[in-house]
Amino acid sequence: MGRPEMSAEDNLLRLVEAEDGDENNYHLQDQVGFILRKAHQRHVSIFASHIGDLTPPQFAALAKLYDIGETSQNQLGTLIAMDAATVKGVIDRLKARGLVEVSKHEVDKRRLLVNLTPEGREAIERLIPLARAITEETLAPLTAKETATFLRLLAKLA
Amino acid sequence: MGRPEMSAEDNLLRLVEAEDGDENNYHLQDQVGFILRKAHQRHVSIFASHIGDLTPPQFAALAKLYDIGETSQNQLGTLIAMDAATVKGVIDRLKARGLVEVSKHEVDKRRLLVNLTPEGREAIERLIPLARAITEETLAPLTAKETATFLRLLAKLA
DNA sequence: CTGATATCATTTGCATACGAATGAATTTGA
DNA sequence: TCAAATTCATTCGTATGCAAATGATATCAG
Repeated sequence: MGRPEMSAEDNLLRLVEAEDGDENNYHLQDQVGFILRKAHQRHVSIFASHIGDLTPPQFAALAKLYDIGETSQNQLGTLIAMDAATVKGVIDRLKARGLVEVSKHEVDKRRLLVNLTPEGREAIERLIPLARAITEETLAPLTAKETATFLRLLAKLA
Repeated sequence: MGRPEMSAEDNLLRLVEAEDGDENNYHLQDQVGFILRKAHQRHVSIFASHIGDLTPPQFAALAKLYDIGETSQNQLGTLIAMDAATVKGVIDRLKARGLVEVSKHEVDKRRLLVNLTPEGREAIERLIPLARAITEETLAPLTAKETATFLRLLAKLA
């Protein structure tokens, strides 16, 4: 019995049984984008379980203002990786809660300066220890060595 | 700067602590959550540059349906990591474009079955090669060895 | 000096993403 | 068996996230 070519059944069997190589099948769950999205989801969930009254983007805005002090809304957006439309919404909500205040730039009238209020400063100082715990819990599945490797490689992709 | 002014004592404290790895300063840009968010943003941007008429979640839904065939909306959501409210919106939009069709489960009347249309099947078969290119471009900053390490560690976090 | 360009902020529209509440249908368990 | 619990889907509200268009202001080039 010769085997001049693979039958349709053989092809099906090969696809079903293949465990490595398997270059003809597309597995969503192995794609970096899909896993990245899930890892991000998990982190946001951990964040919410520790800090329920602030979102990660809101926290990022407060933390950066605490770090660098007053800056323009646009510059803040650049520093925390948000486009102009997104950062406006985040600042509007922080402003409504009295955690930041805005003022017009005296010289360049296009700019909107943003800064922490005393309440905002108090909030971020209180939350930073929780943020450390969030980072720790997010990275808990990795050993210390794996964490260092992971952060190094992740930074290369970001 | 965290404070409007800094005393000599504060500066001394900072210098002493700096020798110990600066553990009292919180740097947003070093936090895993922030970098994860940026890496995800970059991936979505790469995705959009290759596949302009479909979002990553929409692609995920089509790819999973192509992989497993007809399933319930809820089960599909579980497989592609979307809650019920989110998956409904995604399926509604794919349905409006004729890429999927829905039907009622004959036995369990709560379930909404979702399946690819011929157009949907054609679309996902056409797009999968592009998705491979997206994955490749996303991982381009890493060597092959780094990619393997990164995906292994990322999967542990997801 | 002035027209072209660039920057900053806002607005609109669309698409995730998720908590919470609701209703319909099914399954469980005493 | 039948009331309680669970599951599936939908809806509502809130919050990113980004593209595109717009208006105000600032900068640049000739």
